[in-house]
Amino acid sequence: MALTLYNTETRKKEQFVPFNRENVTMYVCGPTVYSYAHIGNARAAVVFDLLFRVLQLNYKKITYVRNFTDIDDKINKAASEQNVPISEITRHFANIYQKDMLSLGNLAPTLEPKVTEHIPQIIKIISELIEKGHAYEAEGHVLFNVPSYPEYGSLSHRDRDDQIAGARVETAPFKKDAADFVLWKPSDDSLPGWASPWGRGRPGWHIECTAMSREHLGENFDIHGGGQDLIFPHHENELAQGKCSGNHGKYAKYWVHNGFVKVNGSKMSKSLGNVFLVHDLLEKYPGEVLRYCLLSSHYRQPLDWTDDLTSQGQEVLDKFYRTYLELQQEFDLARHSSLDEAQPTQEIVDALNDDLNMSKVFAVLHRLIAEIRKQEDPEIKKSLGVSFIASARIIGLMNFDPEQWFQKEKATSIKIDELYIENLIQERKTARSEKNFKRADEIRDELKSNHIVLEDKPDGTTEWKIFEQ
RNA sequence: GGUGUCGUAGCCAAGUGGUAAGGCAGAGCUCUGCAAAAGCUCCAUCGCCGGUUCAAAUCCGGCCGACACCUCCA
Repeated sequence: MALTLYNTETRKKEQFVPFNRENVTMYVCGPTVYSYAHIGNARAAVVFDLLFRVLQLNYKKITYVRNFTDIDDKINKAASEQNVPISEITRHFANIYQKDMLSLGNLAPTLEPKVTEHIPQIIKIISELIEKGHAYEAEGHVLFNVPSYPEYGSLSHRDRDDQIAGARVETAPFKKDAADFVLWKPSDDSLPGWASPWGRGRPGWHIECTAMSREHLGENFDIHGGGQDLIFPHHENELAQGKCSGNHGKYAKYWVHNGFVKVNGSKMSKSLGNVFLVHDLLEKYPGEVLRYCLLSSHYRQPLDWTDDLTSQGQEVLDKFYRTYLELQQEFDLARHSSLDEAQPTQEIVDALNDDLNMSKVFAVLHRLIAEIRKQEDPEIKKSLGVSFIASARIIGLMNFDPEQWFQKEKATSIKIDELYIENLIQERKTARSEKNFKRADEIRDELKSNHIVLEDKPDGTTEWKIFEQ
C-alpha cells in the first residue's frame, strides 16, 4: 500500500507523491527555545519523527529539517530578565530540547537550523517581496501586504471578510491593511538586532521558516508539518511569503498538522497551571512510555493527557518488554544479527502508510505477541519474535535491552535498599523450601508494604519490582 | 460573530454503507503453596431526533454537548 497523508490544504487524504523520489523533503516547525518543552511540543516532535521513519520505509533518502527559533520577543524578555545574552538562553534550552526529544525515542532530524544563522536569507526574501510589490516599509517595519496576494487564506480556509467581524484585532496605525503582518521590525539598542536596508532590526515571526526551508530544501518541498495551531496565521503567512517571493510553485506540497494535547479535558495553559514538561515527566516515566502515550491516538485527534493514559502506557510497554525478555532468554537474539536486518511486517507497514494508523499498528503488535506465545515451533517463534521487535522498533519503541528495561523501572522513584530486599528474598526462599509458607507470606507482605512486589519465575528465581501506590 | 475538529463500552481507541478491530482496567476458569506471568471465556449497537437506503456508527438534515483557531502557542 502506498503512503497516504491527510493534507490540510485540500482537506483530503491524498496519495503521497514526492517532487523527487531520490530526496524526499520535510520541514517541521520546531520550538522557540526560551524554556522547557512541554508534552504538547513533544507530541509534534514524536508525530513527525514517526512520519520521518515511515518515509524512510518508502524512500531511500529523506531530508528532514526541524528548526530552532532562537530570536523572538519571548526570548528577549527572558534574556533581559536574567540579564544575559539571548544566545545563552537559546543554547541552554535547545540543548535540553534535543536531550528530551532523544529520550522520547526520536531520531535526530537531518538538519536543525537556527534563525539567527539565516538573517541574510531572511533579508533577501524580504527585499524580493518589496520589489515585487508584496511588502512595504513603514516606520522601520516591513510588512507583508495581504491584499497583494489574492489566494491568501487558501491553506486555513478562511475568508478575510468573515474574520474581521468578531476578531479582536489591534491594528497598528502604519498598516495598510488590518491583516498585514510584520516581516521585519526595528530593534532599539536594548534589543538584539541586525543591520538591514531598513535599519537595525530583527525578523518577524513567520519569515524565518520561509527562509530556512528555502535554504535547506529549496523553493518547493514535499511536507510541511507542525501543530494545528500553526495553520493560522503562521503557516498561512509563511505560504504567502513563499509563493510571493522567488520563483513560484506550490511551496509545500503536503501540509500535515498534529492535534493538541489536552490535560484532563481542558487546554494546557500556564494560567491553569496544568502544563506538563517533558523534563519532569521523564523523572517519572521512561521516555518510551511517554512516546507510547503520544502515539496511542491518531495524530490528528486531540489527545487527553491523564493518569489513566500513562498507567496504561506503562502496562503495555511492560507487556511488550516481557515478550522481548522471553524471546531474548530463549533465542539470545542480541547475539545474532537477525534483529538488525529484520523488517517490520507488511501489515504494520501498510497501517503506517495509511495516514499513520497507529491503532491498527498496536492491534497488530498485540496479535503478534499472542501468536508468539502460542507458537511451539522454535523456528517460527523466533521469526515471529524478530518481526515483532522490528515492528515495534520502527515506531521508536523497544530500544532498550529488556533486562535493562525492567532494571530501570526498579531504579525510579522510591529509595530502595537492594541488599535488604535480596536478604529477605533469600530468607523467603529458605522458608519456602522448608514449606514454611507462613513466613514466606510475611516476607511478601512486608515488602509489599514497602512498595516492593515479588515475582517467582518458572526457573525458581525470584524477581522484585516496585509498584506505585 | 467567522472557521474547523470531534462525540464508539469504566478508560484509551480503530472502523466511514453490509449487521461493532485492538488495548488497559474488571469478572470467571486453568496453571501456581500464595502472588505474578501466561492461556481460555465474558464485558458496547456507536450523543439525541428525523430522513435516504434492501441495508447506516458510517450518507443527508436538525438538535445537544465538548474542544480548537481567528491574539503568543506544538
